[in-house]
Amino acid sequence: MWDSYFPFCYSLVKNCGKCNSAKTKCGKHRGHWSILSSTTATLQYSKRIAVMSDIDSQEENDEDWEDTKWADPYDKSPTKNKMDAIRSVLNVTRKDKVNMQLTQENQVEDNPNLSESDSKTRENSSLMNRMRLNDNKAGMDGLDKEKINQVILEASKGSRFYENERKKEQQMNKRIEEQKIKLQQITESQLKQGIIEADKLLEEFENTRDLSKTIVHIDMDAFYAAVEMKDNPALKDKPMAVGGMSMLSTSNYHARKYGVRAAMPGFIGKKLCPELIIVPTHFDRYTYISKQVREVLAEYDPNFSPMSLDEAYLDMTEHFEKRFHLSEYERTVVCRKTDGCSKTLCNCDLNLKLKPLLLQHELSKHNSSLSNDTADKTDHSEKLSTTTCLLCGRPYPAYDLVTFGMSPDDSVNEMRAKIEQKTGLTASAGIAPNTMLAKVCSDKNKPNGQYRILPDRDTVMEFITDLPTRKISGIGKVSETMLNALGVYTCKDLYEQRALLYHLYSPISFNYFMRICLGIGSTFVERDSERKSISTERTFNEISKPVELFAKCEELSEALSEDLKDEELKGKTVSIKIKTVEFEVKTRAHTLKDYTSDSDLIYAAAKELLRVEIQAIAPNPLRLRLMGVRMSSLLHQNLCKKKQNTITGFIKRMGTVKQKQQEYSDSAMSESESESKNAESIVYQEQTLEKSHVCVVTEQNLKKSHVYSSERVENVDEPVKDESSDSEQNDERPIDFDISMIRCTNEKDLGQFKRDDIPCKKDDIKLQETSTLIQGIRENIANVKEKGLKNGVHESKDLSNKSCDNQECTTSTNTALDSYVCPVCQECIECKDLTMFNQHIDVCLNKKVFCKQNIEKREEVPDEEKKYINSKGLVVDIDSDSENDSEKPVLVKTIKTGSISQKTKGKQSKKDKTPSKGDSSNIENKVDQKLSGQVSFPDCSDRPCLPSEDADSMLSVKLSNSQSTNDEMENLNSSKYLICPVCFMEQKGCDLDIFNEHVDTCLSKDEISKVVKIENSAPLKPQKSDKKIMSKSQKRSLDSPSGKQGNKRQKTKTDIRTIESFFNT
DNA sequence: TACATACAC
DNA sequence: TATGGTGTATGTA
Ligand SMILES: Nc1ccn([C@H]2C[C@H](O)[C@@H](COP(=O)(O)OP(=O)(O)OP(=O)(O)O)O2)c(=O)n1
Ligand SMILES: [Mg+2]
Ligand SMILES: [Mg+2]
Repeated sequence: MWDSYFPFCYSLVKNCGKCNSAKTKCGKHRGHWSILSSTTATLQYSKRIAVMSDIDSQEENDEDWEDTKWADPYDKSPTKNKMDAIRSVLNVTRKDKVNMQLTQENQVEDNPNLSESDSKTRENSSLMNRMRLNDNKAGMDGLDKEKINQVILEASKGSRFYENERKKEQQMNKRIEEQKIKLQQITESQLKQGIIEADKLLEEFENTRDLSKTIVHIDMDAFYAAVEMKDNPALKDKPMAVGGMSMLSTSNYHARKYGVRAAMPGFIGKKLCPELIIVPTHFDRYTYISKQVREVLAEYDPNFSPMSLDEAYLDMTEHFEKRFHLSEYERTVVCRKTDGCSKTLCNCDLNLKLKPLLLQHELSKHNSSLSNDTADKTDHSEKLSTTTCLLCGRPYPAYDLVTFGMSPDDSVNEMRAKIEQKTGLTASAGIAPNTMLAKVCSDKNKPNGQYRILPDRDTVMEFITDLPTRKISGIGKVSETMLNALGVYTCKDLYEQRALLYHLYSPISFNYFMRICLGIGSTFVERDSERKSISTERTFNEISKPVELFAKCEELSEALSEDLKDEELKGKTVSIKIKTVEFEVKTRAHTLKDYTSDSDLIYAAAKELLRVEIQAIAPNPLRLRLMGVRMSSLLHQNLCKKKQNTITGFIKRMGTVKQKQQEYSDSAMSESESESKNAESIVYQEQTLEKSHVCVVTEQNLKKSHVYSSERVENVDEPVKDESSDSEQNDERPIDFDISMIRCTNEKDLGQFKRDDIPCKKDDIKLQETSTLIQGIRENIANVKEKGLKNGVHESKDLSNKSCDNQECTTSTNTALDSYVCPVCQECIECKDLTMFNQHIDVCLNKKVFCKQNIEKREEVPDEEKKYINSKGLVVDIDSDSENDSEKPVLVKTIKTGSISQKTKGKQSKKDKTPSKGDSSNIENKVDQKLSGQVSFPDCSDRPCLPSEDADSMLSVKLSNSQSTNDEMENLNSSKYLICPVCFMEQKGCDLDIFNEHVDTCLSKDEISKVVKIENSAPLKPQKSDKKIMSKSQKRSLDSPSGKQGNKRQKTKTDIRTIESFFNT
């Protein structure tokens, strides 16, 4: 039959192409690239199709096929028979496309002079593929690519960089050739088997498809560039980029029209666009703005997962459920009528400063009218100015009140509006049932747009079908090219060529592709796992003298050592990276006997590695343009310590945890900066609980009380960058603030918060006449009055705080009042004297006590509501907070943290640049929403979990979520208890000694059992409810090609080491 | 464990 | 004149 199609074809290969093993698929070499002779490529591809046809015609005899054939996911009609399904694979157009491509590539190979070109050679410039403009970026459609590539070519031709790129291009071409050979060697029966295996896997994926989550990916538009434009509005209408003449970090959308983009050298950008303005980076600014953005994100998903300074994933499923209960007030955003900063008007965050006042204003009017006290009413209005900012003293700008609806689109629009109001920058978002799709969506309507894929299988499939594979995160230029060589351009093609992919790629990659073509991705947003390596590298003008090379090496080793110490890490494997002036990169590694962070030891290892390299090419000099030093096989010392201590660490962590809850749930706390967290968390150790809140407040207040000045913009909320020494200038200064300051003991102290010195205008609140906001506010007030602080209101953060404040203060406003800004809730409070103001502060502080209310109380609520309450029960992963864990005394740690801004330039600079992993705002609460707020395990749906590891790393504390319970916490002190982080049993009373003893006992048990398990090499255990059945060893299902299995395995390893060292030390 | 490669931002 | 820095994952040996 085969011969009847292609009588001239080679006989089918029956053995493994790699090792010639008799097996058609030797296992070891599955997924290996092998060489395909170009002259047979076209033929071979036709053969593959013939093979498919062969299957087609053989179907009657193929029982296996009959049994395992899974309905074509791209088949709209479920009753369509399998023959049609197979025919759909034989896409004629695609076949032609492939043949064409292979033909062209043959020509390329046949003609060495064309070796740097590919199939598009004759239409495009002769610039090699890997150097062509990468227009897979928003804002780069409709460009004259040909012209741009010509410019790139002319700017690059002949350079060392260019020559090295050519070398790499050739290597890639070789890989493609190898792939073709492998393709040729695939036999008829292998293909059949491939389809069967693929369909099995696809069916499993399909069965576990989860459309129940709403995942949002949010990404700032032209982030660095946008920050620079905000800081210097003169750049706004000009093409600009951030970086230098050597390299650009990003460009604004204006510049993208010229082809100027991230990762392009500045001098090429200039050639593409002579008017291009290139501004240097200000990482401290990006970090600062990033934190502001994250504060908004946390309102929607406190457990969001930042991927870099400018983007994050959120699971908004829960928010959408809660949103139904939100009042109009809570769904309203105060939006400036004009964008940009003003010299004369208030630039504060109106939603933080003004919006609560609007409500309070309404509330006080309501109070007054109820009491028929018109005098009071007038008086009150005077104090509650909604025209002048109490913080900066400037008039508020004109604003609109925009109320958002209930739908996911509305919510995300609201979130983006809040970001824009808070930062002055726009973001784009994707809304989809999983992270993979959400990521694609966020790019679709960029900039300043959003796109949603409804959680419906057909919608998902329709979206994915014609989507170019390159759009999927994880498929880059090389993968795209390799897939193109197989005729795979779109996600649908991944399905159609699944039999080939099965044979040509590793199980991991194949699995990844199959998930993509089904539109399936991860439905979990996970916190970052522990870092696995840390490094520092630098590009410099050529160095070739050994002395200088060693000096550079020592410098880098010292810097790395500093970084390791800063993060309380030690490591065992030292690697160096060198890049020659020819751009050739090498890495060399050496594993030490012991973990270290010692600069001398690191240098000794690095130096030796370098020495060998120098010697290897002697007598020629080793001419380098870059050197780097890396440490891996890390030991996380803080984790280790955590196990050694018990109660102090525990209490401390609870403090940290609680603080984070506050930070993310209390909008009034939202301006705190993550650098401060370390200091905060440590202070808890030796403070009473109340005092630890004072500490939080203090730091918070410090941020607020800073008045930064700028020549370019005026905004009291934000630090201003220091042009001269960006990296040394740190935003976070207020570390050494005196805690006692928060307690206002006299008028002088109070001056910081007291705001009656600011002239308050008469009541002329600027609510839009037609706005329904007033009604919303009134409804809320009614709720407060009638139902106490219960239904409908209790989910409101701002409102509930407000309600509390009012109870404390505004109900006794008959006498002359002064306005103060509460350092805890950040609200403007009217009090007749300091005692009252202090009372208010006390109440606010008490709201944040970390002991939770009795759980029984909650379980009385009806099921419907219980679900909601359960979802609010917060499970905190102490492990994730471990970076704050330290044995050091408070003072030491505080000073250490506080000295960050004085650290070496290199160090600070790196910290700024480190996007996500080193960012302390990543160290957030781990909330598992699936487990009714009890014990949380990490997302193991895709990954096996060691039971012992769970118990080890998931010391969890059950706490109330302050977001949901601020107002329920009024009487907290009456019934509090502690929950053992090990056994999770309630321990009545708050006697820390008793509790300490209990935890000690539990910890001992835990450690012993862990050791036993490790020694037994406990098998990996899949997560209970969400386990996925996968064929072969393909237990991966996250969005990256990898899933996280490797990650997990690593983590287990790390933990074992940690435990070992626990016993060693 | 060592090294190279791909990828993201 | 001039093509970055940090980190992760994977495949292979
Ligand atoms: N190769 C790169 C890519 C990005 N970045 C930095 C600068 C970007 O501003 C920031 C965010 O990256 P994005 O990919 O999100 O790009 P932008 O935000 O600049 O543009 P947009 O998201 O609008 O496409 O990361 C970088 O330094 N180097
Ligand atoms: Mg972006
Ligand atoms: Mg981004």
